[in-house]
Amino acid sequence: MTDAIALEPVGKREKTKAANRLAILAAAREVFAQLGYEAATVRDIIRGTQLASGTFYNYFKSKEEVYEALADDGARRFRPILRMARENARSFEDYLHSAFVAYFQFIVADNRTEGRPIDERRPHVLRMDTPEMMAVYQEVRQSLEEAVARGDAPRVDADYLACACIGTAQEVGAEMLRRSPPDIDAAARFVTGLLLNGLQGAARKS
Amino acid sequence: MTDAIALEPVGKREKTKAANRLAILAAAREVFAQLGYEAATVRDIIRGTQLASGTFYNYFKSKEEVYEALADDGARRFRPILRMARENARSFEDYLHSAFVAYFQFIVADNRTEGRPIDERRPHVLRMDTPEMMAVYQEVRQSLEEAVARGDAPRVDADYLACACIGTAQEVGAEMLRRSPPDIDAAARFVTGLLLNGLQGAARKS
DNA sequence: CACAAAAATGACGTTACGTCAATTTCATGC
DNA sequence: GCATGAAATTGACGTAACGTCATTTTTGTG
Repeated sequence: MTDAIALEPVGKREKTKAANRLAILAAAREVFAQLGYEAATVRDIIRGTQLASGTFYNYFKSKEEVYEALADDGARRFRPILRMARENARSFEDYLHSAFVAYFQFIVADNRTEGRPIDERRPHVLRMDTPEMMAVYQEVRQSLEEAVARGDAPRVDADYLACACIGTAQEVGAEMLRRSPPDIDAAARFVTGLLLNGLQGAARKS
Repeated sequence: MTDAIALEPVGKREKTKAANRLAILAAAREVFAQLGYEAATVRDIIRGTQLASGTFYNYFKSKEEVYEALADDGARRFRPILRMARENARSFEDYLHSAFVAYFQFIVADNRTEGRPIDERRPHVLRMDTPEMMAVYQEVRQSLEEAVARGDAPRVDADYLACACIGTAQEVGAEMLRRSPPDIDAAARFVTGLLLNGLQGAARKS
C-alpha cells in the first residue's frame, strides 16, 4: 500500500476543469438572481468568470443546461438529508415531519441570495427530470412504500402519494417563503398533519 | 335606449385585431407543441400566421408573454367551471371531487394536441402569476374558507390549504397524464380522499 | 371622397449564438 | 529536465434571431 488513494482529482487538468465548471455555475447563479433567467444570456454568465465565450460550450450546451445543472446540484445536496431523515425517524409521522422541515429549511437557505424576486429566477411549475431529481422522487416514493409495507400507512398508490407529497411541499413551501418571517415549523406541521391524516382517506377512496 | 349595446367588437378594426391575436396564440400553441418552448422562436410563431414579423410586436412583447397569454386563457376558461362546481355541490366532499374531476378533465383535454411531450412544451422558468391564474387561486381559497365558515371543514390556514390542493392537483394530474389511459375518476377519488381526511390532521396539528 | 388615425409591413441595425482554426496548457515518456 | 502530442482555451467569425422604425396600407369619420 504505497500509493495514496486519490478519490478527488489531483491532476492540474482535472482540477481546473472542476474549478471552471464551478465558476460557471456560480456565475450563472449570480446572473440568474440579478437579471432573471429569461433575460440572462450565455455571455452574461461567462462574463462573470475569467473564461472566454467559447469555453462555455466545453462545459454546457446552453443556458438551459446550466440551469438544470444548478437544479441537479440542489437535488444532489438534498437527497442525503432526506435519506438521513428516513433512517433516523422513530415513526412514520416523525419521518414526514423531519423530511418537510428539511425541505423547507433547504428552500429558505437556497433563497437567501440577493437580487431579483424569487419568482423571476425560480420555476413555479417545474417538471425537470434530471437524474438527481428523479432520484429524490424515488427516495420519497420508496419511503412511502416502506411505510406501507411496515403497516405504518395504509395501502395506497405510492406514486400518487409521492406526487401529492412533493406537490404539496412545493406549493406550501412557496407560500411559506412569501410570508415573513417564514415559519418553517408551522409549515411542516401543517403539511405533516394534512398528509398523515389524508393517507387514511386516500386508502378508503381509491 | 335607441342604441344597440355592443359587447362584442363589431368594427373591422377591432375584429381583425382580435382575430390576429387569436391567430398568433393558435400558431404559438402549435409551435410550442411541435418544437418545444425553448426551441421555438418568435419568427416560428409568426410564420404560422399570415402576418409580418413586425406585427407580432404589436400584440406581444416576447415569446414569454405569448405563453403567459395562453396560460391566462386556460385559467379564464377554467374558472367558470370551478365556480359551477362550487355552486352545484351538495356537500364539501362533493365539491372537492367535482372540482378535481373538472381540473383533470381540463388538463387531459388541453394535452390532446399532438407533438412533443408536454414537458418540452412548457417553459422551464416562468412567473405564472397571471391575473386569471391568481383569480383561480382566489376562487379555490374562497371555496375553502366558505366551507370552514359553514362548518364543513375544520378551521385551517386557508392559504396553505389552497396551496396544498393546487400543488397536489398539479402533481397528481401530471402523473395521471403519464399513465395510459389516464383514469380521471381514480385520480380525483384519490386526491379528494387524501385532502378531505387530511383536513382533520391539518387542523389538529397547526 | 378626402383626410387622419391606426395598424401592418419588412428591411435594417443590433445582439447573441455556436463553431472552429489557432494557440496555450498540461501529462507522459525518454 | 526536455520533447511531444493530446487536451483545453481562446476570441474572431459567420449565422440566426431580435426588436425597431420609416413607409405603406387599411379603416373610421366628416
